[in-house]
Formats: sequence, structure tokens, C-alpha cells
Amino acid sequence: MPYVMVQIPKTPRSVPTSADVARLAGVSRATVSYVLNNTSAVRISEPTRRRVHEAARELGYVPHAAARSLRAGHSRMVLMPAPAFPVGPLYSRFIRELQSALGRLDYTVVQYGSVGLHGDEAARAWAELRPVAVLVPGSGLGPQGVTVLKRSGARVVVTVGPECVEGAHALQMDHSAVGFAAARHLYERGRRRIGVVVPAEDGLGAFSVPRLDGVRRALTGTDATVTELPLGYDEGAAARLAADWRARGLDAVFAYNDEYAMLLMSALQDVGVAVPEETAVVGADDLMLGRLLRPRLSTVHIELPSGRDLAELVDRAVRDPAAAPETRKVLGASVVHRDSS
Amino acid sequence: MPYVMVQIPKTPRSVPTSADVARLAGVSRATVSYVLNNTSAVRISEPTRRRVHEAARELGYVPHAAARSLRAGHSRMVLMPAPAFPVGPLYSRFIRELQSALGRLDYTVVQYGSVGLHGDEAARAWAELRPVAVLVPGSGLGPQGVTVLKRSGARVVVTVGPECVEGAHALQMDHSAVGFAAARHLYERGRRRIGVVVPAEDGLGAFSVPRLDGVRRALTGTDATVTELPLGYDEGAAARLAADWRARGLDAVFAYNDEYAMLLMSALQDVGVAVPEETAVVGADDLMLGRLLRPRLSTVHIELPSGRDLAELVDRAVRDPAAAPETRKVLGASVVHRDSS
DNA sequence: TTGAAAGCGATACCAG
DNA sequence: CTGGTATCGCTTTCAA
Repeated sequence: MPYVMVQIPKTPRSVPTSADVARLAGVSRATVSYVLNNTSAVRISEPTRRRVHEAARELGYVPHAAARSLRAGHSRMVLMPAPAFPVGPLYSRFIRELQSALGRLDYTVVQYGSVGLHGDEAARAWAELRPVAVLVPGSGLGPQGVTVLKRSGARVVVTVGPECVEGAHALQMDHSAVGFAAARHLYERGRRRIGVVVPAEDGLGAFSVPRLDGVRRALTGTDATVTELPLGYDEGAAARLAADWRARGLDAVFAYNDEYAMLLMSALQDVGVAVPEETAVVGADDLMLGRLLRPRLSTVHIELPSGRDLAELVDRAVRDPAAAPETRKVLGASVVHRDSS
Repeated sequence: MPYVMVQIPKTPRSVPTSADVARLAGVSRATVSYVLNNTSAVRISEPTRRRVHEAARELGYVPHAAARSLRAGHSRMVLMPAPAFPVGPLYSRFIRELQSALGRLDYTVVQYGSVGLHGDEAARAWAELRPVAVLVPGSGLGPQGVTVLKRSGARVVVTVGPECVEGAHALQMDHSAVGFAAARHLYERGRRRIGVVVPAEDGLGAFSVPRLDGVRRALTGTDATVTELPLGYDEGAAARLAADWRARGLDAVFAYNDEYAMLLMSALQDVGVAVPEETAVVGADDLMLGRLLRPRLSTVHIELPSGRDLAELVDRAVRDPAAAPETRKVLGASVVHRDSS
């Protein structure tokens, strides 16, 4: 008795494609596509749908995103470079919010690990993935980079950082506002010889330089002086800085952020410098831990844009790429006065 | 006089393809591919190479990754889900190291923002990108998920977390070792009624539960007791916990990590509980800031695997996917005894 | 040394 | 309702 041998691969050699599903279900590839995408333009009979779903499940079929977006000519991938610096709780929360908001709008958010890539080289690497939108925190993307991205199909480029770049939307987070607020606060409380901590760590320059500039801006035209204080994030460095503190004659310091502030404040106390009497200390970021030290740390509370807002901006821009790039200033900086200043 | 109109698009309507480059350079698409990929199998004349490069530059040509990997049948993308929890400095450094090490091995590392996706659903979403390797921190990936990923072409799946999953390599980071070390330390110092802080925050259960288990494991068969202490990360919650502290009669607490430890220690001091005399406090993660509080915070120093090691494991496994999945225990936990215990 | 053409996987049009 | 088939951009034989 003759019979037809139907191959049922027990251990599938290669990854199943829609053609395999079609074969197993006894239909054409087109039908598979219709069924799995719930295409409303065509009506497929219920038994067929069932067979297709069944076959897909059995084979463990997963559609091939590359093939799909190649065919479609576009994707819904939003790309951001993965941060190259130690991320704080603020930024990390911002990213999570953004991801979840974009996810709800049906975008796929991907952080691209571009270590060692710089400027336009990085932009090209991102462009290879043909993302529909690119969000770039920090500086480092020039107009060239924006052009590369747009030329390769990105409908939206948003910079999230200090600068505006031609052709890109900008969430302008002007960190100089942080330094500005801190300096104003210190000046108003009678301080005149003001130190500004500048972290020695790499990758923080994008934040520390503007913060320093903000301090300078706040104090130009006054009788106050500004002194840069390079500081590495370790106890030894802090102790060395504190050792000859009195020789510097500073009566206040804006310490870049709360962590550096705590480090320095602690070192100052160790050498007997009274905080705030002799030297006022102000941090930034309003970390929980700043409230626990004694004296409680004064700080600059930073208001980042909500991830939802950015997600909406992206979505709007994707739908209407012709619209003029928006530039929005989005960094609230307000001093939280506690006991260290 | 008839002439041929050569279109030089001033504002390119669509994104340039290798065909456009070929046209502009006056060669075939094949030649473009050879030149741009430096294919050594064929020798292309220098003038031609120059013309191709010129044309590519002029058009701002960027190859299409999807098309390429579709044709090639594989990619060098390493995918990891983006963390859904607030990342600390340890983890963030680990990721950066890993990215840069894999980058040097010519992989493209991508963090996939899978918020709201769970278990196998997430695995399917990842599989659509056809990554050559998937690194999954934390738990949440079942054997099903591993199967889906492998079936869709992933040559390597590595879990980085508490569990081993069938078919996947595992960097087993057994956080119970952290609790274990802390508990041993406290026991040896004569403490018997030991509290364990369990963060109320979402997403931390993957760490807090094993840490608690480790404490339990260290103390079974002894005369010590273990008390769970749920705690939200804010001053109010800490104050409430501290308020009726003496009623609990605990003489020690392992506070999940340094941040919760500092929060709680501060609250205890506020209500007059002497640390370490009345209650010893131990944190974990060995943050810089723990050394700044007084008393200086005892902590469990955690040794994460180096990103380079993991990168090498991935690379080795990609080259030889047939090899048996390795399971490596990689979490050093050692107590750093300071003044709070 | 270069060009023509097949084909990777999925989709959407047009016939049947 | 369902099945061929052209197509997306790129690589890679095979011929010329």
C-alpha cells in the first residue's frame, strides 16, 4: 500500500519561515501572512486560520523583523545610544519611563551600545539599523550626523542635551541652569568666594562644564569669585582637596552633584572645616541620601521632562516629519535649602 | 543638440541604496559591494574603488543592516533586555564593560526596551530581531523562552541571574551569598535577633528574595531568629519602621543594600537607637557613600564578573554553539567590616 | 576585472 | 476566499 511520506521535522535544522508554516498548514505563504497579521482587507475562513495558527505554534514560528521591515520600507524602531557614563537614578528613571511610554505607542525602543564610536561614525552605525527615530542624549551629534540619519530614513532626530542641532528636534536640557541656581542661592546667602567641583571622571564633562558655566554666569558682574576644583570620586582625592582647604579661603562650594557633595563635605568635616559656618556646600540631584547626612545637604532639585512627554513628541514628529523641529527647554532647577548652606 | 539628462538629486527623495551608488559610479551593484566590503576574493582596480567610494560619500550612502543580515543569514547582534529596575553603579559599570568588550569583538550590543513584556512573550519579541546571542539578566526567562530563541537562530543564550535554565549558559549570580555573608558576620559578632530589610519597590524582588534566603540559610540550626522588614525607599517609611524598633527587640539588621541601610540607620539614630551598640547594621554593594556616614557602614562587597569575561564566553559560545552550556558561579560576596556592626 | 542574476523572508497586489 | 509573484537592499556565485 503506497503512502505519502510527510516530513515532520522533529529537530528543525534551520529556523522556520512563513513558507514552512504554509507548507505545514497546506496553504500559500500569502495566506499565512494574512492570517498572522490579521489583515482586515481579506477574509480568511475560520478553519484555515486555525490551521495556520496551529502550524505556526507547532513550528515555533517567529517572524523575521529584518525581512518585514525590508519589505515594508520602514520600521517602528526608536534608537538611542546607550549611555557611556555612570547613570544616576534620575536618568535611569527617565529612560524607563520613555521606554514604557513609547512601548505603549507601539514603538520598539533599542539602546545601541556605541562604545568607542564617535560623532558621525556613531551616527552611521545607528543609521544602518534604519530606525524611524533617534534620540540622542548629551552632545556629540553634529549637523553632519543629523543629515546622515535623516538621509537614511530617520523621520525624527531628537537631541536631549545642552545643544540645539540644525534639523533636529531638541529637548534642551541646559545644565547651566543647575549651576546658576546654586550660585544664586549661595550669593544670596552672603557667600562670595565660591568653589565649583569638576569631576575628574570621563564622560561627565557634558554635564560638569555647563554647570560650571552656569555658576560663572550667575556671578558675572558681582564681587564674587569662582574657583574650579577638579575632584576624582574617591576618598583620597577628597581628603587631599580638603587638606589645604583653608588656604584657598573659599566660603562656599557647589559640588557638581550630591554624591560629590557628600564626599567633599565629609572630607571637610574630617579636617575640621565647619559646614555651613565656614564653608557652605550645595549639591545637585536631590538624592534621598543627601537628607541623611548631618548637616542635611542643600541641593539643586532637577526636574527632567517626563518620558511620556518625550514619547508624545516623538510620535507626533513621526506622523508629521514635515513639521518644523521643536526646541523645548526642559530642565527645571530649583534649590532645596537644607542645612549645609 | 541632444544630451543625456543626468539626475543629480539635490534633495534625495528616498534613501540611497547601493544601486544608486553603482549608477553614480558607473559600475554594477556587485562592484559596489566588493569595494565597500573590501572583499579580498576579488581585486578591483584602484580607479574604480575611488569612484565607488566617491559616489558613496557624495550620496551619503549607509548600508542597510536588515538587508545585509537577511542575505547573510545571520547577524552579529547581541541582545539584552534593558533593565526594568533602577540600576546601581555596579550594574551600570558591568553593562558598559560588557558593551565595550563585545564591541571590540565586533559585535553590536543592543538593549531592547521590553517594558510590559513578560516571559515568553518577551522572548518572542527578542527573537524577531534574530540576534546571534541573547543575554538575559535576572530571572523571567523559562526553558520555553530559551527554546524560542534557539529555534529562531540565537546561537547563544546566557542567563545572568539566580537560576540556571535548561539549554542556556548561566552566569549564576547567587544573591543568597550576599545575605549569607552578612548573616554569618552578624552571627559571629554575637547578634541573634536579626532583621532583614525587604524593599517594597517593584522589580527588586529578584534580588531581595535570594538575599533574604541567604540569611535564613546561614542561620538555620542556630539559635538566631530572622525577621522580615518590608521597607519603602523614603524617609517616612524608615521613620515608621524605626518608631517601634525597640518593641521588635532586634539586635541587628541586614538592610538589603547600602542605600536602604543608610536610610534605616539614619532613622534609627533619629529615634535614639545606638548603632552598633544596640543594633548592628549591615548593607551591601560597598558604595562610596557608606564610608561617609558615621558610624561608617559595614557592608557586603559584591564582586560581579568582569564584562570582558562574559564577552569572551559569548564569543566562544558563538563560535562553537555545539559545546555544552557552561554554568559558572560568579558572585563574590565578602563582608567589609566597618563601624556599624 | 566586472556584470548579470539568484535568493534571503515577508508582504501586497492582482488573478483566479 | 486563496495562490502566484514582484519587490524591498544586499551579497555572492557564475560567466563573460
